[in-house]
Amino acid sequence: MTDPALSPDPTFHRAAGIALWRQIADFLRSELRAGAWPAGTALPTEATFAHRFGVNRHTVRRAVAELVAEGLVRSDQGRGTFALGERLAYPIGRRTRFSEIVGRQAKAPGGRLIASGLEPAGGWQAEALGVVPDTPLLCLETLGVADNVPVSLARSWFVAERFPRIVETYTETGSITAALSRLGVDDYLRRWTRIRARIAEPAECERLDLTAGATVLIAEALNDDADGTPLHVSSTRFAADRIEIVVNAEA
Amino acid sequence: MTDPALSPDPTFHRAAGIALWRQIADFLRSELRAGAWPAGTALPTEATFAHRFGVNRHTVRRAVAELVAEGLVRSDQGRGTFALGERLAYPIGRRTRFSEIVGRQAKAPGGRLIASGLEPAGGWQAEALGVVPDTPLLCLETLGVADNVPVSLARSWFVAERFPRIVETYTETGSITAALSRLGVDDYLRRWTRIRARIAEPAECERLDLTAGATVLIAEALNDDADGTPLHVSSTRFAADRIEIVVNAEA
DNA sequence: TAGAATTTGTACGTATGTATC
DNA sequence: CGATACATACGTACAAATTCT
Repeated sequence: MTDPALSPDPTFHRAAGIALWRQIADFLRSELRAGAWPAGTALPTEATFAHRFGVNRHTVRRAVAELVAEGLVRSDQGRGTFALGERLAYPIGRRTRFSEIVGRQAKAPGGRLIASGLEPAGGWQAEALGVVPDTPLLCLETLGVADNVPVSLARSWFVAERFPRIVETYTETGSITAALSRLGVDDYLRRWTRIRARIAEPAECERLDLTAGATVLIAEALNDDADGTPLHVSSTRFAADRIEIVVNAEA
Repeated sequence: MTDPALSPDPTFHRAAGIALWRQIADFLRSELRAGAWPAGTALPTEATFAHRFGVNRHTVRRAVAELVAEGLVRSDQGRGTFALGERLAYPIGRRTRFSEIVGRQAKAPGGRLIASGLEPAGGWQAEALGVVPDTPLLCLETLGVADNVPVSLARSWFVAERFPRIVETYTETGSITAALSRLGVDDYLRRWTRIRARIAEPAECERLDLTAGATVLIAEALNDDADGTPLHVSSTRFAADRIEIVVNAEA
């Protein structure tokens, strides 16, 4: 029943205007960095911490929520709270393709179609694709998986008139690159990528198997063909505690 | 005293296994997107929402915390909760420089030295700079400001032996580019950038004027000179609700 | 300028729900 | 099925920051 914390249990008081939960979060963060709980191992329970630190369980919960949000730990209802490890690299360049990317670091990368549909181009999609607003677009929502862990949730939009069979072709091939290739597009390049970050919405948490409060990196991108004609736009949400985006200079 | 919500107050019940606070967050998110509260305007108080929705104030707080984390609103103790607006673009390319960047969209960009010191190269800094671990590095911590709003908090590391006077020169010029230029480096290029995201730590919240629970985008980068010799590495934290990173392809 | 009112932040307590072991 | 552990939701009280009087 001894636990692997490196330091003796400290006591916390509301001193110097620092909230108790912050002091506790700071303490746990430094313990995690010092290796008190290696990746994958379980931290003591909330109740245990509450007792050892002499605070209410809610105060511990607030501190743990902070660490979840920082991507250091993950909480699973009914199981416990677990330390997380390093992130996978997701390189972005002119020739970014999901399948080739994660494939070098993880086994069994793959895409799964979650939903698809026809929707009118709105706002930035129309502008990026160079079509008038409300032009019919085919939208594919796909889940990227590496080593059986979901890492990305992407929405891709194509001009329906140009790629009327993109959904069926994606379903058959399981890859945007392969689908486009079969539809006569041998090569495409990424024109630009916009990267944002925010906390995951509930629907994203479910798909990406994230706990509430986790962060998503959002990459919106425009891809065009060799002639510079816009091909498709996409908005990909990554689990920020599993992925980092890498931008390499290309000579 | 009428408020500008577009929809009538809904009532929430713990149905279909969806937590009350999630339903409330979903509702407020859609109202925000529909323009119920334009950027800069105040939302009704927590107590008001609690009364109107027929729930406890803490339940409203949990929902609002979610929106804060998503970068949609910001809460200020003693003042209220305010809707946020669009993000500034921060382009990344071979020739990324802070001063030129924000300058095109916002007035009065500038850098301020917050701290500096000598520290041994550790881990990724040593690897990136191509020096042995524990090589003495000079570290500058700087705050990037646009329109009097802090947008970035950067740490830059230089090999101390090569740039012994980088701190003084930065203090005089207020810019890394200008300081390097005065030290004989006319040009430098960005070799790579790694982008992560997580919730801001307390110290970052204070510097970047963020509320607890806000998200930071973290860009770690290596810059080298025309010969390909590593010049300096940096780790920049951006307020994710004020900035988006843009990666443009360069022909 | 002092103080009251307002509004968000912290911390506690209690009870119950839900998922896992 | 029971025990464990995290999740939700209520209540209460006070602290801290801001704004109004």
